[in-house]
Amino acid sequence: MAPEKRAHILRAARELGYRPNVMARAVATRRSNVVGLILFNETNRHHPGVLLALSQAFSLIGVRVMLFLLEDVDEIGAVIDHILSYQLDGVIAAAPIPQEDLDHLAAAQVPLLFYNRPGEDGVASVSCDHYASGVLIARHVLASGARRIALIRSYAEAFVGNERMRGVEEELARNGANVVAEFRGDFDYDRGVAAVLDWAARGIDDYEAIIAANDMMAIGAKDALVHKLGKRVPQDVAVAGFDGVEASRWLSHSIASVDQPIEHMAKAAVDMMALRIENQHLPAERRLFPGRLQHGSSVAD
Amino acid sequence: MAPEKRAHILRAARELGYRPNVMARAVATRRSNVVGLILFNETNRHHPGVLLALSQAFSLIGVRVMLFLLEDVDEIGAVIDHILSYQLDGVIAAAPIPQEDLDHLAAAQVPLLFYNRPGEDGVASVSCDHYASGVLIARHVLASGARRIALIRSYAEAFVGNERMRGVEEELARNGANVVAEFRGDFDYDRGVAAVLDWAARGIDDYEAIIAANDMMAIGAKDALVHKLGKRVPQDVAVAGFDGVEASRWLSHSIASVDQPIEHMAKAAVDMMALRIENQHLPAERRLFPGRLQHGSSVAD
DNA sequence: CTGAAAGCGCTTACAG
DNA sequence: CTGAAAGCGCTTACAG
Repeated sequence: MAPEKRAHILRAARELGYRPNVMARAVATRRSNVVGLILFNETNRHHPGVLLALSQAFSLIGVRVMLFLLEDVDEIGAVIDHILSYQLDGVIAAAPIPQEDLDHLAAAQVPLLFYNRPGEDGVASVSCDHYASGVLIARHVLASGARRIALIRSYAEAFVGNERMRGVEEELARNGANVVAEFRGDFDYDRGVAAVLDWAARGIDDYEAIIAANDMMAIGAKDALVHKLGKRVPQDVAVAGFDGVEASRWLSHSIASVDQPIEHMAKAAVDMMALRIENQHLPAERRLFPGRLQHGSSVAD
Repeated sequence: MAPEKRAHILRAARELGYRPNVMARAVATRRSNVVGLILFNETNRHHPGVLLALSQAFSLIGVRVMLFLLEDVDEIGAVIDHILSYQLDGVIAAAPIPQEDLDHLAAAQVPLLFYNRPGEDGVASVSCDHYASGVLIARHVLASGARRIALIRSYAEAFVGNERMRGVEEELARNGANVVAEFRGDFDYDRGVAAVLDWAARGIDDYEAIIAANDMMAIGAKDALVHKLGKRVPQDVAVAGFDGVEASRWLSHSIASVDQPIEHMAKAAVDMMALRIENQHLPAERRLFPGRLQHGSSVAD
């Protein structure tokens, strides 16, 4: 049938309520036009923009997103099983995938792309350069004059948090600054508060700046400093975080931070995925995007 | 084949990398085990818990969620088209659906459930009782002694915001309190700030309390009061909002608010949807959940 | 260009 | 209980 004739008929049929069955098309063509997105719930809470940017960018090329929201790492196996069963065209994972499941995906020829997890070997990825962001914020804090630094880390398995803190620590060391206190958090506000209270309880009060693995903990720390210890920020203690979340730009919480270029990253992820769906054998390229320093009154300029 | 034998074989096959093709099953059984979720991006930003609660509750009954994230109302038609094409088992809409599209869904026998939109006629829904929540917060503010009230509304089409404010206004009127200032916001922090600055610019400064259509605007208003006008909250002005967002419980922002019982609502939505997928002809029941008052230092107890 | 057949990977009656 | 056939709604190669 001539293309325009076909289009005309489809349009007419559509008026009458007919829609071609995409599922049937999917089994016929072995192409579902759906990709899976594996995301920790925590990631979505702290970066709601990621889901939006990805789903919009995919939507532009006619691809839908099936969302797999994880509470815990141990759900990943089951999720991969689902993905394999749904014959999705590809998977974007903002979570670690066990080797066994990587093998399953590879065997099923499902292209995989890591988001903010550049470390995994042999798998394509798009990420923010978290190490460089750590260096950036450390330099900014050092420029304000602080030399005695307290760190609020994320938990040990958090790749992004670890990279950020590795960048921070190495830059501090290169400049002869000292880490005088440390605390392990979980990216939540409460743990930022807990860090400051913990140090206070242990008599540690000689830090000139706090660098937290993300903004939420930085804000918690700042709130504890101000509202619990009666300190001034940044005069007594400077505070810095990562992500440039909305609250870090409020009148009440101007936090120095490093922002991720989420839209560019999402665009890159969608482009890469689209290419990989067409051609399974592309090299495992890794695209790294620099973070952007966001000034804030929590660190003196 | 005997069930246990079948299970055994499937397990063995699975080891070798075989997974039954769910899409093929979907076309054969005309049941995809996927429901569509139509959500405004704004809703997800302000209530990330909704997406999580729904996707988890569905996951427990083996149903996956295909997410349709909207930036704008005018995308709904296209989204409904997609949903019809994917032969989804049902749709949960936290957005208004034009009558025409309601008809299309009905013609295709796709069960529909509104989330936080109880008003639509003839369609099942689960919602928080926003009107009652408005009454609740108004009563709380009145109890603190305030009688001259300023309101920060949402935009005119926002159902939830309108219901909240309707409850607020009627309860204020019943108690002889006056609305001395109004501002139309959009649920964002910035508009809360803008409201207070706008009133100040126009010389309006005799309000004793601000009630905003959500917490973000309430926090913005409070920040503007404190950081721009040098007022004290709640001594000079009380501030209240809705949703009980995380930031409303920070040390820096203890905001009186009314919380939605999201987990219960999600559970109810999933139950209702599951029943309606089995039986198309259930009555258009509407389930209403009461909000919960959250105290905060922004309104004196 | 057109139309009928075969095939995608499953399920579901139905005959044996 | 078992196995082969028909069917779900599409696409794709193939004969006319």
